[in-house]
Amino acid sequence: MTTVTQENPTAASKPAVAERVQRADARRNREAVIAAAKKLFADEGLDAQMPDVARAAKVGVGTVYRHFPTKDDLIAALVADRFERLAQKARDGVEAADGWQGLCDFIRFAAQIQADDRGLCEVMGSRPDVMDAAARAAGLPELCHALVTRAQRSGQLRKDLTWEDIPMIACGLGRITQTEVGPATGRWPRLVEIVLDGLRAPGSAKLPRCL
Amino acid sequence: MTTVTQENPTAASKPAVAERVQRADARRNREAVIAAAKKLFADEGLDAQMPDVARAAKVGVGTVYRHFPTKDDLIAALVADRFERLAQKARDGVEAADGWQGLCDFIRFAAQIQADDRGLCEVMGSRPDVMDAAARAAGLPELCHALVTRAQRSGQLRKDLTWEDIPMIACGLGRITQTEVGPATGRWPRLVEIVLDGLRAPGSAKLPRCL
DNA sequence: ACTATAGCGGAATCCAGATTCCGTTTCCAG
DNA sequence: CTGGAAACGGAATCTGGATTCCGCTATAGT
Repeated sequence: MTTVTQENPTAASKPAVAERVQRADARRNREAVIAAAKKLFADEGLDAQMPDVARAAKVGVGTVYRHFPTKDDLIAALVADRFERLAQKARDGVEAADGWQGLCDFIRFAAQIQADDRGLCEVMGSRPDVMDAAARAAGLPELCHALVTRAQRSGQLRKDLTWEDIPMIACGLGRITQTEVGPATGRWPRLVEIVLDGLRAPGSAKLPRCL
Repeated sequence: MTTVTQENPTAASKPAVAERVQRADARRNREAVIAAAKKLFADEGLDAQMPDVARAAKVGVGTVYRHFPTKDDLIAALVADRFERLAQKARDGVEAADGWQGLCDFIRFAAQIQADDRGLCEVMGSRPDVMDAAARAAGLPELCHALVTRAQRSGQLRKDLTWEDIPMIACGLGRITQTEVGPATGRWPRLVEIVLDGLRAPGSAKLPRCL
């Protein structure tokens, strides 16, 4: 959670635990900014402009900056949110009755979530650091590991796949969801299914060793 | 018309029509710029800076701009070159003894060429227009069509694949070659093979209809 | 209701890069 | 060997955006 303002506003107001009680309008504005940013970045990608975010939130630029010191901070907050959603889906998958289905659904979801958010997609593609941090924070590595293990145990996932392949696949799929090149437009769901087919056991090709 | 400066290269050198015969040093510099740009954009991606290109080419910024009025023009020239190479590979594939292998090799090549050139990769990912134009100019649509048809005739490629899926796949694969996210780093060749496996006939999943 | 402040708005500032301009240098036809 | 056009170099300019600043306004404790 990218900090908000600081601590001890008026310091020891008076009761006792009355820590960081944000002023009502401040909290309201912060929400407005997040909501506006979420939409703008999803629609226009990472180079949506701060002044536009402010306008969309019916707020002054200064306000945006008081809540998020930097454009990157704002983006990070948004990304964290998306990854949380992603992690939730992963948890669902791990608990699914059918391990293979759980994995498939997760992968489809990862593609879809990127198809719906150009900003997220761009972060995935060009900000390894941000993305990596967010993924780790959401506990995705462990979750992916669990998904893979279960799917393999069910016998439907090729044995030579490792959990590290999952984030890689998710990234790769994210790209095409945004690709609007003439003939390729709108057919990303097909690639998703092709990949899933390629993941089925036993896998006719031997995956190249790695690392 | 992002055209370059072409026309009548050496054509009609001396007699009457001696149109625009470029001065020797001019031609030399142009080559230097192209070479420098090729390397810089490949290494640093699309936001390599023009002044740096100039420096790398041992030339002044002005010179770069005389040859390429715009950064975009320079990029377009570079992209055209790469697509030419790609088209060549596609032709090889069409003539390969084994249709399936021809297709596989082409796809592997497409991934590799992007792995080696960050700039190209970024164009693929964020400049549909530029890329589309270049692809069309290189005759890739037809070539992809031929590749798919031959591979299917050989019986090894799933029947529900269409040529439009090829550029899409190439784009998708391009992305991961650049992804340096912790766990996913350096394992892109694995995704390539997974996809190829997914392309094998008969394809257990039914690809979603499209358009 | 009153005042000390947290918060606000948004014009002004800063910056990084692309692109322009023009005096100087180099090529080459005569 | 010369003159003039073609090319050069690179400092100066322009531009689009992020970020800062500061006087003003609304909130909340008394």
